[in-house]
Amino acid sequence: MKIASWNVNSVKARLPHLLAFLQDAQPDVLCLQETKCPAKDFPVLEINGLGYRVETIGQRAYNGVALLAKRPAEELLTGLLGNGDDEQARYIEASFGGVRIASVYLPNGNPVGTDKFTYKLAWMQQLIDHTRELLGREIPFVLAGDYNICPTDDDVYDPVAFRDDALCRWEARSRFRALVYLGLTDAYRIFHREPHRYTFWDYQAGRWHRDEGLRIDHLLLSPRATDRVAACDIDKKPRAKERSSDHTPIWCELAV
DNA sequence: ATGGTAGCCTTGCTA
Repeated sequence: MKIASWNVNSVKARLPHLLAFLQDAQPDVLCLQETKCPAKDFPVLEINGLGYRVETIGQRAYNGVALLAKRPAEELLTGLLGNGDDEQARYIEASFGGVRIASVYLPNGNPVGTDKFTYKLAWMQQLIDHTRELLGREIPFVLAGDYNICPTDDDVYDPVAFRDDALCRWEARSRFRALVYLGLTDAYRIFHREPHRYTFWDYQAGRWHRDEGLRIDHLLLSPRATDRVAACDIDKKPRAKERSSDHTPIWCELAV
């Protein structure tokens, strides 16, 4: 079972690239973030045409998450509060053939020292609380998405410049570790130990061409998913295209 | 050298 995650930075602007990725990579489930699109406006027909169903929550201009899958979603959950009442569209979760999969869009949190950073930390605490409940079910699950966290300095092209950025601040890293230390595994780091491997490159200042990026998109696996993971990698091809997202997909393969 | 780009459908905000 192949599970991929991609912050597309507008599903409408990225539709051709999204359709190409589905056709080329053939994930069983694709988790999207930053769709920037209300559910009623989501380009469902084009995606259905490739054999994928869509579950999504969205809002105009900002945020938005989706699950695209070849099989029907079961036991759909929208929002971390469990009733779809979150003020921002950042979390959607469902089961696919016995594996529970979430698309996570964690708040960016910049600038530090504002209510945006406070909101990020509070949101992370909600994710920790929810993950504790999921772990109690003892099922395989994958929390996939844009965490807006560089876990260590190895995940940043310029750790000094980013030391006080919300993506690297110790308060955010500390809560990310608290999440992982509940018993999750960073799938990418099972298979790749080398530093300076990225999933995001800023549009500005030639960051992509200089390979100056950040590793902020992560697949966090439950113990029973970790037992089954056979591969994980970052697919840099979509980021190299014209009019690309500033993020590129990350994927993993779970043995069925 | 305190810049630069992209998306939204704004007159700036978010990233």
